[in-house]
Amino acid sequence: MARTTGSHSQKTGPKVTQAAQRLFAQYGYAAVSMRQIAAEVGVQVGALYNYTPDKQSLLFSLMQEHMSGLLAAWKSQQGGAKGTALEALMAFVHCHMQYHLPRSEAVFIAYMELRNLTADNFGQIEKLRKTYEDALEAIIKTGIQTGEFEVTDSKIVTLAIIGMLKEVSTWYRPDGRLSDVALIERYQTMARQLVGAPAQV
Amino acid sequence: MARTTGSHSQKTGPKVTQAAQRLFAQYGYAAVSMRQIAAEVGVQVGALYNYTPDKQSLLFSLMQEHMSGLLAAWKSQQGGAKGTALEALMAFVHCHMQYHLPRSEAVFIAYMELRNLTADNFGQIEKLRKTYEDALEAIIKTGIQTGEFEVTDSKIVTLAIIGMLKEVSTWYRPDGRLSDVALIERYQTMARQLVGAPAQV
DNA sequence: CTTTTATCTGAACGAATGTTCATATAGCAT
DNA sequence: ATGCTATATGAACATTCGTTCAGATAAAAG
Repeated sequence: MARTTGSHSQKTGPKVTQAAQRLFAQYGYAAVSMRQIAAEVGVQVGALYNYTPDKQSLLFSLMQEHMSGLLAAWKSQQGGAKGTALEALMAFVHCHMQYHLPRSEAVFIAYMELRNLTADNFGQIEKLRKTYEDALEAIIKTGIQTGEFEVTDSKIVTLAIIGMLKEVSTWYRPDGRLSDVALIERYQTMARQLVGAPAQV
Repeated sequence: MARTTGSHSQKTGPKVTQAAQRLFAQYGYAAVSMRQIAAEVGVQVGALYNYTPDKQSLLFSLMQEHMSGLLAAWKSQQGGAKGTALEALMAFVHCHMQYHLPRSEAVFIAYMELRNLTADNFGQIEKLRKTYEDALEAIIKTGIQTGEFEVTDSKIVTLAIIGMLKEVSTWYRPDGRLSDVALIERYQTMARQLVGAPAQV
C-alpha cells in the first residue's frame, strides 16, 4: 500500500532532513541508521532514497546549509557601515549567537561530525569554517592596529572567542535561566574583556 | 598458531587501551569496530575479550581514567596553600592545560563521546565533570566575594572559561608555533581578563 | 621432560548495516 | 473514466557488526 494518504513529496522531503538533523544531533552520525531516520519520518527505509542519494549526503547538506547560512547572516549584518573594531566585534558576537541559539542541533552537528565527512566534503566545509574564523581574526587585527584592543596574539584570541561561543551550544536551552538578549549581552562583555578593550568609549 | 612470540598479557593489555584511544579519537566510538582495534593491536578480534568485557567498557574506562586523573591533578596542585582567588584561577588554568596538552586524544574522547555512554556510565562521568566544573565556579565566586573579580554571572563565566580551554584540544599540536609554557601564559592572561581582574596585584 | 595455565586463533552466531529494485498505488491530467 | 507519473512498499543483497567459544600453542611450573 504505497502512498497511503495524499501526495507526500513536499512533506516528506523536509521531514527527512529534520529527522536526520534531530537524530544526528542526539546520537551522532555513525550511530544513527537509515532505518531509524525512516521510522522517525514514518516511512520505510527505501523511500528515503527519493530524497537523498545516500546517508553521507544527508550529513553534508545539513552542515553545508548551516555554514552557508551563518556566513550569509554575517555578510548581511556587516551591511555597509564600518564603525570601530569594537563595534564590529560586538556585532560579530551578536550575529553569531543570534544565528546559533535557535539552531542548537545544527551547531552540534557542525562541529561534532566533521570527521564523519568524506575527504571531499570535509574540504568544502573546512573552507567555510576557515572563512568565518578569518572574519573574526580580521576584526581582532584591525582592533590591534587602531589601538582599541590590547592583544598580543590575534590567532589565540580568535580561537578563544570561538571556543567560548561554541561551548554555549552544549548547554543552551530556549527556556533557560537567561533570555537570549541577556545571554548575548554577557558574551559581548566577555568578548570585549578578552580583547582588553574598555567598556564603552 | 596462538601466542606466536613470548608472553603477551602485559604487553597486549595496554596496547588495547592505546589502540582504542587512538581510534576512538580519530574516527569516533561508533565508527570504530572491534576488528579495527584488533588489527591495530596486531591480534585477532576474539583476543580483545581477554582484556575488556565489551566495547562499551573500553570507552568508559578511557573516560573514567581521564577524568579521575584530571581531578587528582587538580587536588594535588591545590596542595595546602590558599592564596588569592586570582592565584587560584591561574593555578587552575595552569593545571588544566598542563594535564590536557599531552593528552589530546583522551580530551577529545572525553567531550565528544559522552552520548555514546550507557545511561549508567554517563551518570558517573557526568558526576566527575560536574565536580570539576564546580571547582572552577567556586574560585570565581570567591573572587567575586573578595572583590578581586568583576563578574556579574559566575556560572556563565565558568562555562566560558571551560569552553575557551576545551577548544584548545581541537587544534593543539606539540610542535606548534607556541611552546606549552607560552600557550599556558596566554590562556592565563585571557582567563584573568574574563573575570575582570587587573594584571598582577 | 611433562603438566598446567594463560593467551590467542579461527570460525561461527544472529542481528544490523547502507543500498537497490521490482512492484504497487494514490493523485493528477486528460 | 482512463492513463501517467510520482512516491511508497517490502523484500532482498552483500557486508559488517559485537560477541562467543572450542581448540591450539607457547611459556611457566614441576
